[in-house]
Amino acid sequence: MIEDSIENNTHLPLLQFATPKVMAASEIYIPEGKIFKKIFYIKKGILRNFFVTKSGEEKTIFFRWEGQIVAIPECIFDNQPTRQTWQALEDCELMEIDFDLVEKLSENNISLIKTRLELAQKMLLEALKRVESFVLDKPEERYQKLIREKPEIIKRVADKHIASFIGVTPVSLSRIRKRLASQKK
Amino acid sequence: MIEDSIENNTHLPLLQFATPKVMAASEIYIPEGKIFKKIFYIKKGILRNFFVTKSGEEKTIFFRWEGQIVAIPECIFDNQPTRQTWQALEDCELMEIDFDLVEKLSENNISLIKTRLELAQKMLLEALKRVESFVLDKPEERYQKLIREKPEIIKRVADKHIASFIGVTPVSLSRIRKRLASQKK
DNA sequence: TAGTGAAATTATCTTTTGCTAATTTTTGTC
DNA sequence: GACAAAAATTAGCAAAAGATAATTTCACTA
Repeated sequence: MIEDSIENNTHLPLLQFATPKVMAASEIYIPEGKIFKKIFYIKKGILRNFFVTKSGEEKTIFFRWEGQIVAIPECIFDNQPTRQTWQALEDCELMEIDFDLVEKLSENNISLIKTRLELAQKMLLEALKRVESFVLDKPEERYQKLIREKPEIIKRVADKHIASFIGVTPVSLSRIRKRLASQKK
Repeated sequence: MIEDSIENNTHLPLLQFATPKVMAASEIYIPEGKIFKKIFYIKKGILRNFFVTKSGEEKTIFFRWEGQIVAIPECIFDNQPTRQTWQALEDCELMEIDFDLVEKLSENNISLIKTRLELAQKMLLEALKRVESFVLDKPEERYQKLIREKPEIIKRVADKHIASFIGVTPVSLSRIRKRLASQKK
């Protein structure tokens, strides 16, 4: 666990140090500018993180859902304030773990470090796949892949968030959907 | 070191187990389909990795240059054959290290695992920044950021490779360059 | 230095996206 | 179930990107 997220069960021993946290849908969990030195496990619900552009638009970068571990990389790795906002998209149940504690426990616990390494690697693979898709695929293909690979998740999330996730405007995603629907006929 | 790349000097002890490898510009280093279970340190030169699309186009995903450690994530993490090709863009000097050896040395060496974790984290930050830029910026802005942040590197690489790195065609990059040049006047 | 092949630019045309605003649909709440 | 607010769709137009091909520039080598 720890790096940023990704399903993984080998971290469960850490949960004994966790504090439960409940959030209602649409609540802001972590505001921009905070140095958030906790990691959290999502027991239930979906969250998104987004940037606010100069013109005030919210651009969603990631979704995280039940079973995943999340950390804010810039806070955890670099002790920097986050430039992103985290928001619950559904009622959520989280388990928070203080990251300084994780660091301390990792000090001489090789299996914990290995678990962290594994998670970092998984997250890296995920991020690289995403980069790949931006280079290789058109927005339309990215949307189709998303439908294919994460159907349950995208059903639970508003299209406008999906749109920025694949790098287009909501209007453009709507046109993509229309094109795809007409092609099927 | 180990996960995929990124400048880092704490790995240097591992270099005692490394084998030198020299390559001429344009040589293919790692062909698609290979399970490449080595990591390598770049002493000199630049390499790129690319995918070949169904229509035969080469799409460059990454550049790696002197001072960086590289590994093929799908080979190292998942023991899968790589879908990418690695090619030297300049005459290169590499130092190769067998990954099974790294695994063995890591077994009970907490500082080596920590080094691997650090590198994985750095690479993750890099990949996430890239994702961010695809979501937040237009191709033109990605190109400008690249010029700003990696001027020495992009001077050494052909524009057509830069183009796919930022997610556009070479023709489109050429138009972007023209637009930017005319705006400066 | 002349010649060759690759890379970059330009041109033309089509497709897609962005932007803005209007309209329709959906969602949530009283 | 009615109403209000948000989300999604649609429309119209401008800007940017893709595809293809022709032309110019650049780089390497004989």
